[in-house]
Amino acid sequence: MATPSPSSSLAAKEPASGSTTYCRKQKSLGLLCSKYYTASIAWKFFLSLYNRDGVETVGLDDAASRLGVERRRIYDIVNVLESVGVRYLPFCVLLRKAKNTYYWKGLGAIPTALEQLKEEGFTNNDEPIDCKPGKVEDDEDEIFSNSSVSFQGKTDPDSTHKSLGLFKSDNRKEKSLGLLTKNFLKLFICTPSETLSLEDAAKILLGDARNPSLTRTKVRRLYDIANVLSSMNFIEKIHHPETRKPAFRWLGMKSPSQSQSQTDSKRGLVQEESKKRAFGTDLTNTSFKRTKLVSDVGSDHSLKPVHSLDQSPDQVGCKSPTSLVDGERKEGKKSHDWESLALTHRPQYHNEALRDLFAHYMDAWKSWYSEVAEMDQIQVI
DNA sequence: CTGTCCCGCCACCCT
DNA sequence: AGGGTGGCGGGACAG
Repeated sequence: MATPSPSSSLAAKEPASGSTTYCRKQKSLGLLCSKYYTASIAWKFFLSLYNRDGVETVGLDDAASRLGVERRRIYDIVNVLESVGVRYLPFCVLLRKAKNTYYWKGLGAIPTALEQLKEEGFTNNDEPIDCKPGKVEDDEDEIFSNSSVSFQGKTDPDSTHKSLGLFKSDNRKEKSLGLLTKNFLKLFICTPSETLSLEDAAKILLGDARNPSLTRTKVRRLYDIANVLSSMNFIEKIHHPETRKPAFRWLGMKSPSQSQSQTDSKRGLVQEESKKRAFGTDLTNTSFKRTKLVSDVGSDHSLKPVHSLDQSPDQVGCKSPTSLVDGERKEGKKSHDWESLALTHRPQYHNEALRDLFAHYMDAWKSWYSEVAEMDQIQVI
């Protein structure tokens, strides 16, 4: 498999030196920066590392060390990716091979998997398309309801929960991030509502809209999932024009150029420009309190970007990878000259690790973009 | 105050 | 029994 160069690997996160009790203020700037590369974006580097020709397996320890995140975070990524798709051949993205090891099957199975999920949602029939060879899970045993009542635009969480035949969540296994991902996808695929707030989604998925504590926990998990799905272009963050409440809108497997061409203004939807802890922005916009706290202790200037600490990347014409790619996507430019784009907009990080990181991020996007474009062509045919 | 999500404890599961 | 998995919720931080 393609092996990233050592310099491209993120430094493995280390515990606070000489301290048994956790204290963020004692973290070095370097450690703090690496912290920002955790769960919400780790999957992107995961893709950049593994979504390549010739990659057949994924080792959890290997992934954790290369991404510079804890093993625990890799489980989250794996669980979501494993469920975006069907956990048996050939409709899977990731398939457990053995302890610590997964088969990497690629993103090509996603359209089929979504179709099947849609079918399940409408028929409440979770019988897999093909559950014979390679089947490793028994999801069909976990069907919450076999009611044949199809979704009819209900907004009541309980009835929506039942009508979609969502997987029940009674025991540990059934509360998995994977099943939650599937059910979350179902909500978008099988209901008329194009947008959905995570709180509403949590209530529906819980089937119990009256427990604030459970809902809050479920919302936390949905954030984990939504981060992955939105970055994969399945959904996008928006704000409701009236309530300003955050929500997510389903994009499906649209190509980058298609995803934004829809009439946002007609719908009155306000697309969210993610500013929080986003790759590139958080790293370079070091005006955050967290960073200031640390820089007070003793800043490592080699990690600073060229621009002012109090300026966001965009303010100084230094687009984050996210805003760069999103911007191009919004303009519907399908034929990217990635190399020139990268040269033109590349942030001028002083820190070599950050440059490498950016390069990896661009690679991941190239790969993902071309894959989506290919699938589009296939669908057109 | 709400929204977001980092973080790691620890229960459960599998070998 | 011991290590791998991953549910879970406290709490930090941004807006």
